[in-house]
Amino acid sequence: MVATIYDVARAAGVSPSTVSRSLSVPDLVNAETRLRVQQIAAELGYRPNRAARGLITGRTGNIGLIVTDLSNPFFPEVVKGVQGRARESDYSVLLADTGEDPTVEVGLIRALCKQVDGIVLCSSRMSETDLRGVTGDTLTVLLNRRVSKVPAVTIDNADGIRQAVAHLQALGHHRVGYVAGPRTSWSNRERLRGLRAATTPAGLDLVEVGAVAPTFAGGVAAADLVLSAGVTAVIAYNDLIALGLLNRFRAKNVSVPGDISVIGVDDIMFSEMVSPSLTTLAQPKEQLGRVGVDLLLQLLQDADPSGAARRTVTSQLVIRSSTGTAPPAR
Amino acid sequence: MVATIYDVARAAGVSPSTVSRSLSVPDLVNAETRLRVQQIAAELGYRPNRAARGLITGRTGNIGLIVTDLSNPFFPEVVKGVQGRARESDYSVLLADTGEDPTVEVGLIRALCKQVDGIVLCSSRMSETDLRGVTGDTLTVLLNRRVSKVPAVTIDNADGIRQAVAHLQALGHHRVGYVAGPRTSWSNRERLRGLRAATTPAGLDLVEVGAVAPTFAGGVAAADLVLSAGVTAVIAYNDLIALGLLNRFRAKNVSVPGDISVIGVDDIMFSEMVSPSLTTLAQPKEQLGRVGVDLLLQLLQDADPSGAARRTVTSQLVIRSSTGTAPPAR
DNA sequence: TGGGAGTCTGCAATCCTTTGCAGGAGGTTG
DNA sequence: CAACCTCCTGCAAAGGATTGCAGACTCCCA
Repeated sequence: MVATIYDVARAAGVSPSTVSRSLSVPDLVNAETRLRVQQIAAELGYRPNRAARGLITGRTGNIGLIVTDLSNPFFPEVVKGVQGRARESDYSVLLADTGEDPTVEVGLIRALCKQVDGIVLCSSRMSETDLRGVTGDTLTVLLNRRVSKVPAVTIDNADGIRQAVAHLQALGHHRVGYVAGPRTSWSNRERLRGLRAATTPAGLDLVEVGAVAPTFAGGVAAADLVLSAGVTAVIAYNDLIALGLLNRFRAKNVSVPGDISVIGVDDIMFSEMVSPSLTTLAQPKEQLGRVGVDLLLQLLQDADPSGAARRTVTSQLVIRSSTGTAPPAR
Repeated sequence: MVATIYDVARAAGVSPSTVSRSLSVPDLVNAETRLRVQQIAAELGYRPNRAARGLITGRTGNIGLIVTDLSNPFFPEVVKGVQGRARESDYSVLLADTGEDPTVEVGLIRALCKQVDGIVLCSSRMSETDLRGVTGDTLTVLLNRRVSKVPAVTIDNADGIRQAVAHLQALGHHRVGYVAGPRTSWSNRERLRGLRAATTPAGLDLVEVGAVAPTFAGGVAAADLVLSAGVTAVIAYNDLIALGLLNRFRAKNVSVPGDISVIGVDDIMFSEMVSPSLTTLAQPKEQLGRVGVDLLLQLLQDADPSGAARRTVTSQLVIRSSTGTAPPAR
């Protein structure tokens, strides 16, 4: 059997309380005693039983992480960030994947919330009502989404989009397309908003191309729509879609960036592996996860932060080979 | 406060024991009583406290999942499988990523083992000694690795490699290269072994190209070595490396498959997105995860299975555009 | 010398479930 | 009618850690 606090107590000739205190509130016990206890605990390989501790403290030492789709290379990076930061503070991460389905998302949260101290919810696709329901129950930090009164860390979409549009404008483009992602995605709405804010004053035309799945196949499907929209540049909701566009353009012998420039969002690993390599708005994926946990842990300490806490991280345009000067008007 | 078993008991006019039994061993209680209890429990939104239950049963309801590197698209798929199967049986998944470092792997396992009922260890890079140390402590299922006396699910590498070699042979190749992955990888050793077993009797020459990191950069780095090895076809440890090769070949104007054929292993999403699309040995990634959990759960039931349990899943060659007939000898 | 402050330590209750054991009710059998 | 069995339910004891409270001891000062 594994060593308990009683075993350590017996071996050290003290009471269990003293052992407990030596390990979790060291200041309260005499230095000499504490040292002896700690050493014996180490010798016996004592590790506190989390269940027992959790029973009394009400803390589990776990945080829940819910992502929409692990197959999208964006999310594993966020997971890494979350996981790394959590471990630094001795928290464990319970991971769940919703497969882009808001219904399972609700179910997963319900299932998870009893076993965690808080939840990090990444790119949630839930309705605001549902969201508010669960955030009332359990301390939740939103990633890539903003809802009033709920703690969140978001990426400065407006600023990123501005960089992208400025780049295109500098290259002489006048009419740019936007391939929209899921309507339920907050980021999608924000990017669209940023796009309008950036194009209108600059006198650029903006053409929105119907919502598609945020996947490679979605991009392939959107490619022909983009071509028929008569744009010289296109910004995709994410890199996966952009990669789909690139693939289909090549198949149709549409030159990139000769005939059309393409910009993605995320900067997933593969964006620099394809050819032409993809110009993209790099999102600080791992940082997003880290900051999310940071915020969560902080909120876990200060009982109530008197209102929602907010963090913002910034993205940066990475210019590669999929963007170039606008083709001369025919 | 959240409802406990006592609240339900009081509301239903029975003892806590009856409530507990109504929910977890329904057969032991009168149908009528059971129904009433269950209904009231539902009304009160009662959810058993896992910590309390775990304290007495010794079970946590969690399983630990340790992967080497989430950034490699192979692993998220495995994670999905594990996660999906676990949830079906009402288990949660604690995820950790080692970053290909055996040292942190040991640490993570130590940290995790107290909080889980069992561990799924995917593509472990630990030494056999270390491995044996941890598997003694905690029920562990290995994925992509085999060590005597330890439950494991593996992919039939020999068979897969045979398919790949047969394909190359049919295309007229006589001298094939193998870009090796991490020396600490069991899969790497197995693939090399399978390669020797498949090439020798067929009279093919096999050239091993030094071990590289199982990443895109690793592949880029290996490309020139491959070219200088004078082979007409190359099999890479995994798709990431193969993609690296492809990238570097293109940069050097080496035609694929005109000058050299390339085969990867894994069939990650991007293998069909590049051009030429990659011929690859498709691994049943998600299934690997599912079967791993299956096995773990089963072992968790039957106290001791009187020896190590084994499962094998099979891979299949997917032929795309990166392989073709061997170039005529010069 | 007495009293107060300060420092440690131990007792015992508590967190919430599960489960072995025993007992009550009702029915069956010899 | 007694003995016994079955079926269901409740009592009470874990399980391992944390923590409020109180006691013991030392030390200092008046």
